[in-house]
Amino acid sequence: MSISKTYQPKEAEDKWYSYWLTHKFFRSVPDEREPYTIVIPPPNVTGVLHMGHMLNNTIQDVLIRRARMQGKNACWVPGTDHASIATEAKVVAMLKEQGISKKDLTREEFLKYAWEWKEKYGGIILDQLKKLGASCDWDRTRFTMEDDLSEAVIDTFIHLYKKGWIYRGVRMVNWDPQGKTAVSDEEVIRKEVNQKLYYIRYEIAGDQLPATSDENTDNSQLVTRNYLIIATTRPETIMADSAICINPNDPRYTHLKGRKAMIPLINREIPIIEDEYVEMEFGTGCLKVTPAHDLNDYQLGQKHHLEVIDILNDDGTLNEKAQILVGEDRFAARKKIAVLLEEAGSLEKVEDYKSQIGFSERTDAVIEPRLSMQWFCKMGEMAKPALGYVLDGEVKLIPDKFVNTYRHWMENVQDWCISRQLWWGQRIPAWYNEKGQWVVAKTEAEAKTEFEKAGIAYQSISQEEDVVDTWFSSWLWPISVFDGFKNPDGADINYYYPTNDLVTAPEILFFWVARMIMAGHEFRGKKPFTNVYLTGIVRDKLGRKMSKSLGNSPDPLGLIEKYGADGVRVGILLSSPAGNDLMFDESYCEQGRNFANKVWNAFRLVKGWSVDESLPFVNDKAVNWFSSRFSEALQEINDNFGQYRLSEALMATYKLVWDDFCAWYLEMVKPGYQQPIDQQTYKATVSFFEDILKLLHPFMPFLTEELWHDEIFGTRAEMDCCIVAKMPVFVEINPQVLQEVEAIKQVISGIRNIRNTKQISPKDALELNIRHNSVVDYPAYKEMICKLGNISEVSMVSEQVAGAAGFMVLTDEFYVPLNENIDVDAERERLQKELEYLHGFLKSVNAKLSNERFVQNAKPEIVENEQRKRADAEAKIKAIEENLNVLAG
RNA sequence: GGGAGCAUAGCUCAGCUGGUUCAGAGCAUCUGCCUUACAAGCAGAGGGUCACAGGUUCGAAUCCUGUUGCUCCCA
Repeated sequence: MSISKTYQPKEAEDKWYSYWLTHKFFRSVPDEREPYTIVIPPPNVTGVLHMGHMLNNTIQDVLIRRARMQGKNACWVPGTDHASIATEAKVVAMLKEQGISKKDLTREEFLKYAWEWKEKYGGIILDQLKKLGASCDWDRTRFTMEDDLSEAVIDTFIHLYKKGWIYRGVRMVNWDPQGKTAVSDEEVIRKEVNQKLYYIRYEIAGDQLPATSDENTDNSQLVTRNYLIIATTRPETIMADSAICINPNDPRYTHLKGRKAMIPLINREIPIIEDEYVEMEFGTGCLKVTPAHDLNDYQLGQKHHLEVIDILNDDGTLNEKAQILVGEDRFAARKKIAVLLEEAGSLEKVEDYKSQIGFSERTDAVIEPRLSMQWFCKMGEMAKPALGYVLDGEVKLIPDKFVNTYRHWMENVQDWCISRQLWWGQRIPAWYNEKGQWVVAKTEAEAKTEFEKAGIAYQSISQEEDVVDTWFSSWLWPISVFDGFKNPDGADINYYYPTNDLVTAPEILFFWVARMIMAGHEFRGKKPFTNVYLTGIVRDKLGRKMSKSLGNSPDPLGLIEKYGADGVRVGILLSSPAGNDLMFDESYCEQGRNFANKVWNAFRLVKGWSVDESLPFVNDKAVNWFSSRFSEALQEINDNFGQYRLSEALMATYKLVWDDFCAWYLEMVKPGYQQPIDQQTYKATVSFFEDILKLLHPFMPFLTEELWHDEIFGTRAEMDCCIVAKMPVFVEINPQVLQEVEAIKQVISGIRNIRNTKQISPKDALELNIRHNSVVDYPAYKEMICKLGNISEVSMVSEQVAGAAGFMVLTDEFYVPLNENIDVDAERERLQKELEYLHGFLKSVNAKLSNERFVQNAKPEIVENEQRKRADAEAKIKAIEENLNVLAG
């Protein structure tokens, strides 16, 4: 292997990814091993890799690689979803560029273009995942609109319809006038927007009101005799008004009760109704009621049996029912009607106003509440068991704070509007006769039979034009990717289902995760997965969500290019506790790259060693220590993984490698320049290194695989790869050696600190005197201390040493005699300070111990601990006082 | 308006059922070092009334109440 001074990721990444692929290491087929399964949250076929995907898929890859190395049959199923609205929009845009309008195409022609588009661009995001190192079983790649999965969707629809859980009805839906389709509540993004509040005069119809002397003179502006004023953000909808509503308790408007008002410009008469729903404080206290174009107004309209006047077309332009401004877009109409009202003298004033507006997640168009005939799926029955799985802990949400949110949603769940007015998607299996009567059936032939069974006459029948919501495919994903519908007792579904972990974003907890649990229960009688790991949102370091429009999202492939896939993986994981948003900054990737380089260089060091078999084994202490330390860290890492604390597992690994292995262990055993090393140390070190590569592999697959195949580990068989190496297992740790080396490390730090403060070069050897009171066997570590501290001579003493720089570790005293005279005053001051601190410390400990209630109430081990603290502090005080005496002497 | 959550070092975060593994980690900062594995580095150091105010307790970052500020979800 060529050993460059720094790690060069590019070559290793391409080389090993294709090696893994050709040797089928990602492939999983059912066998006798324990399965470990993850289904990918299928990215949208129109998508390109963004930072959220990077985070999400890095986590999945870490989990799946670790499971694989634990000997499980690890299966990560990749795929994409067909994203009906987004894809259809893309295809429409592409056709437009070619001068083709969707209107001029038949459904079949359009779908042909759509499939072509999918074949061409739909795989991009999956290829990008490969760059990240994702070890998906690519042979299992699925797509939500492929034949088998589509059939499952249709069968599901029919199944639920037969159960009475799917119905058709008029509802106020979220209409996307750009996509020309209904979207679900979950696909509406609310944003605060600056708007205008228009104050509009409506004449009161009929006789002039009696001229009374006003009791409410302060309100006289509003309670003018022959008109009332409403405040609205949507003046273009006044033509759709059905009523004016006032609060019956509003003293300002008692005179309006039972009267009628005239809509300005079109002079249509509408009733003035009363309802406590109207907030007296808001606007003028008079509310225009527009049932066709506002959800609340719709409900109010139902209550008061008001007329529904729909003045909008499906593209958001005004229709003939508006009478004026017909054909204008709703926003253009808003501007124009303001002018018309002004001219007519009906516009009282205009104010700035902020409010929440819904936008389509897919097209970013302003959502229009609209009444239409849609298909709905009842949620009540399915929500109950789905809630149970989570409350019982059978499905775990990580972090568990999401359980509350989940419960709240499931207890207040609304029926699911599943129809979409699109072509790209699974067409709803409903059939109509020429009278608009309908049946649900899989095929035309079956539909005819259904009609006949129902005794409904038909001449010709036609299928419903709408398709189902994409999520109506995705909720089946954990079952359908294993062909659980086509082959309910198949080997795959029986082996892999329920899956183990699902990694996804909290934003889709309800409309995807919850519904998968519903589907899992309904169709398999089992949960779809055990753990749901909810990642945070990737934000920039200013805390803003990463978005295309802000341009604050780094290009993930550019990052991989710059820092290496391993560096980026480490970078993104370092700061991503589950469920917390992560403030991403490139510097994390830099840290990741630096870490990769550290491992690389540690390897260069070991690789450069030559072995001399005649040398004695002198590093037994170091080897024993690291062996124990490794096991100790392993335990911690396993524990972190067990709790899905991936960033902490990574940090523990990072510190084990960088601090314990590189900074301490390698320095302990490293021979002098161009000196050989003894055989035993070498073997132990190479073996440690191999264990470290295994531990690192899930986080840094490429670097570790690259090093794994170096000749220092001996010759490897073709299939002997780090990706399938067995994870190290815990071995007995030796607490004594761990404790002693901890003390030795402090001694060495003490020596280095003296060098630093006294400006002594690391090259100048020093002497060390130890006056020892603790149980640490310092003489046994003489070699180690000399090597790491550049100490020429260690001697044990029984008295304080005058004229030396000193420090304490535990209760032991260390003296470094210096040639130059030490600054007695400074030294005394330092000791005085420490003494002061210790006295204060002792005082607080004594206060506790002399408190009867403490001794009585506290647990015995805590009291013991306090007693030990007292003994330690007393010993230290004694030593420092002796030292001060020596200084004085 | 309803619900949930957060506030600890300059930044990002750990601190489980109150008690030296209680004030921690990584990064950043500062001071020395090009010490032949690594300057993408080495050695050392300095940073915090644990948002604020009360309370419970022998003892509170940790439990309770209130205040302030922020975030998210739902309407």
